[in-house]
Amino acid sequence: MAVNDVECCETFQTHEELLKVVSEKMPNEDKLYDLAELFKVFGDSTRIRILYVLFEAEVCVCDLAETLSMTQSAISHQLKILKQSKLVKSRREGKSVFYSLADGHVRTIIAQGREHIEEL
Amino acid sequence: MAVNDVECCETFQTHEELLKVVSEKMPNEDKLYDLAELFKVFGDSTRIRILYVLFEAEVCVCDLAETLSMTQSAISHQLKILKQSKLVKSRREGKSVFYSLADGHVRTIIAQGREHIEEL
DNA sequence: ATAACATATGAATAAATGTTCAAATGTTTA
DNA sequence: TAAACATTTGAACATTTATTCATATGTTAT
Repeated sequence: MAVNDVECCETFQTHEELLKVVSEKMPNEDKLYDLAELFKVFGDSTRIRILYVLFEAEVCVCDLAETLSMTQSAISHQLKILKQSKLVKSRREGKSVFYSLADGHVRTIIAQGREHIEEL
Repeated sequence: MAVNDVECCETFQTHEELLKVVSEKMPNEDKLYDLAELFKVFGDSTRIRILYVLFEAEVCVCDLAETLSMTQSAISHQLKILKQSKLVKSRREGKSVFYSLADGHVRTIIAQGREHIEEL
């Protein structure tokens, strides 16, 4: 049994190799945190509904509020989160602010999620 | 101004059309909830780290605990969540329980997430 | 400048979530 | 059967989070 091996589950397996491969491919702590933060953004049905609206059109905050039957404040708070994670972008036009999707990953990620839950 | 149009942002736009298209393409409430629940699972760095280990090998609970330097109870709780959402599957072999990825969506979804955060 | 509209923000509250600890369950070996 | 090992589970605690309410900021028209 090699020096770095660890007793575990009585299997006395060589963990050296696993630990090495995992530590090579595992993103660093900051990146893992960012990744989790990104998926947290998708982990709320209000934000997903907002994204589904933006799949169809560029809309202003009060249109979103009306379409989703929620207060303008609640929508605005969620849009801020979506914007911080670069999933949506905004553009001011007079008194209104129009929001739209920032890039294509949004569609891909949600599509993969749907595929997964529909396969069950 | 058509009957169903709504005053919003003083734009007096035809919301009929948007509402119609959105309601056609928006998943129903249950599916939206499931979708959000799925992404919530990805929204925790401990679970993402578990998935990264499972990218490399089928491992037992105490291997995971050791590799990630966490208690086996914490790992077990998270594995339960991953299993409930069908992202991982398990197999008992003697006293140990081995976990592995359940399907390919896990890799795709995480890959898309990484692409997104690395593009910024 | 003032009023009206659209959006953003901060504080507060209620609900959800991850980890720890202790104890229970399931499996193998003596 | 009893003891040892691997995993699961439930309750408790601290932290995070989504919405609401009130208010502030920014823009346009009078």
